[in-house]
Amino acid sequence: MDEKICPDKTCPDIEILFDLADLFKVFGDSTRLRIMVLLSDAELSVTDIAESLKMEQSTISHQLRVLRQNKLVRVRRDGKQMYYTLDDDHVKKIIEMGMDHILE
Amino acid sequence: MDEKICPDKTCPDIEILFDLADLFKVFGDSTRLRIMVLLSDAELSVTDIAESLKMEQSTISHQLRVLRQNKLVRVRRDGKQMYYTLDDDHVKKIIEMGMDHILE
DNA sequence: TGAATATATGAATATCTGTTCATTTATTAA
DNA sequence: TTAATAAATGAACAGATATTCATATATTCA
Repeated sequence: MDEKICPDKTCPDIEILFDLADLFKVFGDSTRLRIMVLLSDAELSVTDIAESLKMEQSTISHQLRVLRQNKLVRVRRDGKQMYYTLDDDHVKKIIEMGMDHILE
Repeated sequence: MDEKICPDKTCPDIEILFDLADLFKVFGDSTRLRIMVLLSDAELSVTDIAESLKMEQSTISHQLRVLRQNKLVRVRRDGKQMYYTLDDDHVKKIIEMGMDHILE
């Protein structure tokens, strides 16, 4: 796997680029982005997030599944609740990079 | 504009997050991503890109418009040809960050 | 000017995606 | 076990989006 990476880190390998597009797709939805930002400084339950964003529990749950599948969040069960957190620091950094571009 | 940025740079301001989602949406398509990677180390014409990716000129042109509108590429006319380059280093960095996440 | 080439654009379409509603699964506490 | 609460899931629908085809615009050169 390591030998596929180009020296300049912008490897044009087509399969990786498909995966990369899939990753960015996850960041390309405001609901998911808002969830990630919320989780960037707090561990929250599904209900917490839904109330905070004033959206349906089902919507949040569906989107958390997407985030989970892409390893962007981690879950921990505590009784009836599931507590979510960001998975790693890449997430924050990707968001910061995007923010930098937008704010010129 | 500057006062909207949070100290930790993951500002939860909802309007900015919509813009941010729009930006990531642009990265979330493999064709656009492949174009950006191609342009990361060369200035290329529309035809160059279309041939390199083995896709229709029209497809590339449509996607270049999206990249232009989001200030991710710059254009220069030379005779009948339009030569495209990446607009700034943020683009490369965003791609690198995503790559880092994928490659764990 | 007219032909040839490069790029851009508009309409149409097929596919994808986010949300909602209804329901199910899982856990706790009575 | 049963009722109550939290979260996940599936189907359906509406809206968004990438590609294609056909055409228009722009530039060069004869």
